[in-house]
Amino acid sequence: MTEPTIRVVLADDERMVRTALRAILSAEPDLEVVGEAATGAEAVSVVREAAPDVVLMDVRMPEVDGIRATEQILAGLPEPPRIVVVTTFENDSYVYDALRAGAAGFLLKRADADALVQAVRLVARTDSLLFPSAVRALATEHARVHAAPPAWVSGLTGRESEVLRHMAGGLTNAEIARRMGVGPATVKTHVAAVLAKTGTRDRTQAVIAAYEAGFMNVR
Amino acid sequence: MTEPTIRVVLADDERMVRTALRAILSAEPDLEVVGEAATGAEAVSVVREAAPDVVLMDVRMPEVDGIRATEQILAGLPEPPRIVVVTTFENDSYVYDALRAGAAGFLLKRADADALVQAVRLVARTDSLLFPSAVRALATEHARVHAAPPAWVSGLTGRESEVLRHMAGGLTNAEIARRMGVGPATVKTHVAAVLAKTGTRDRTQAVIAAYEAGFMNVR
DNA sequence: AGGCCGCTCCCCCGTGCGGCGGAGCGGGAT
DNA sequence: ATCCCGCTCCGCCGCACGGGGGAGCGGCCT
Repeated sequence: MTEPTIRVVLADDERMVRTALRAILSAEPDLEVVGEAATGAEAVSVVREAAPDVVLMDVRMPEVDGIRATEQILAGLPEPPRIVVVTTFENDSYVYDALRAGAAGFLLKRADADALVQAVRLVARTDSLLFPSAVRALATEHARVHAAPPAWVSGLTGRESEVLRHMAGGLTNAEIARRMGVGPATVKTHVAAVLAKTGTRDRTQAVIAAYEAGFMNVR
Repeated sequence: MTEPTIRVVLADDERMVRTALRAILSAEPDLEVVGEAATGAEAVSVVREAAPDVVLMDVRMPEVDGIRATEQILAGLPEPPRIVVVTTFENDSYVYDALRAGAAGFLLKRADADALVQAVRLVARTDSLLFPSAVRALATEHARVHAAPPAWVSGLTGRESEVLRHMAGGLTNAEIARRMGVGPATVKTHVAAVLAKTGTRDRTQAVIAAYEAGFMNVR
């Protein structure tokens, strides 16, 4: 099984990291590091020239971060390389952004040399371990569901949030009053405040806003 | 770099597939097929005895399908193997179920031998290419968002669905009437029908029901 | 020919809701 | 000591809403 050489570009703002990665990958006869970049912008141009098969892309980089660089590379080239995004921590929210941007894989820096090499080989040859398409669909959806909450969310007082939650539970003002142990007039006041702060005109629109804002997904 | 042998179990109801997989994997010195199973139930017991590092699990199998077998294996063993779910088609909805069940990877049957071998090696050594945790979170969320729609959805007439959609857009009856080019009385009739069919008492609850049912995610 | 159903529209009635303005109270900040 | 703010309530008003009726029309099925 004679394989063609896999051409790799490294994008990381730390020279030491690049050196380490180069050392690891160069030890493999079938892998060749054909370029390095220290910024996202640099990565885009280096990739354009070197036409690699795989890019190891750090998320945190000056000028243009790894996510945007990934987007630009995938958008700008007819046959873009497979991009593996590299980061330090697992619970990084960049994960989702990276996948949505079209990254083929996601690698931890604490991964050992062996895993790294095999990940590169794998993404270079196939897209069938965890379809990017499927993962991207999931990530897109995640973004839709967990969209950035509007400003009004933080503007609500404790009581107002409580009332809004009950409104979104389908309760009438009287029911909310009973549940909260206050008078109906008080609830009306809170409702009015919620409508004002959410910029809505009636409880239905307020509930819609709550859902759209992901207000109901919290906690 | 002397590696310990990677122990693999094959679970597929077609003998030919198992044979083919065995042939491919056995050609690699660092891989060893230590068991085969033709059903999901068999897979669970074989895995329990053979204690493999990796399981290649077909989704469609008699008795217990690959998804449930995956769940049972992961739930029942203190140090479960990494499970790669194998299927034929990409747009298979099993993808999400498999990931939610805790599969470490997802492989297409049309993947070539090389990709297969490397996928096995990769999942055996690391979990850092596309964290299962991240992917599982996404899959779980996907399931939550795309939950099975209630029966009433199919019971709504075309006009009623239209009205509900407008209700969930925050419109009043009069506005809906204008947008639909009908009289307000007609809208009221449709609204009444929607409330009856959704089992809700006012438009707010109906809108909530629409959101909860994923009615707003369709198209 | 008759029946069912979806769509259209009508009237009446009670009420939950939202807008408006006002008020008292306690706590934290300045 | 003063002010602001969150929470608690009050009355009044107009209206959109929802419930309960009924009715005509066209299409589909039998």
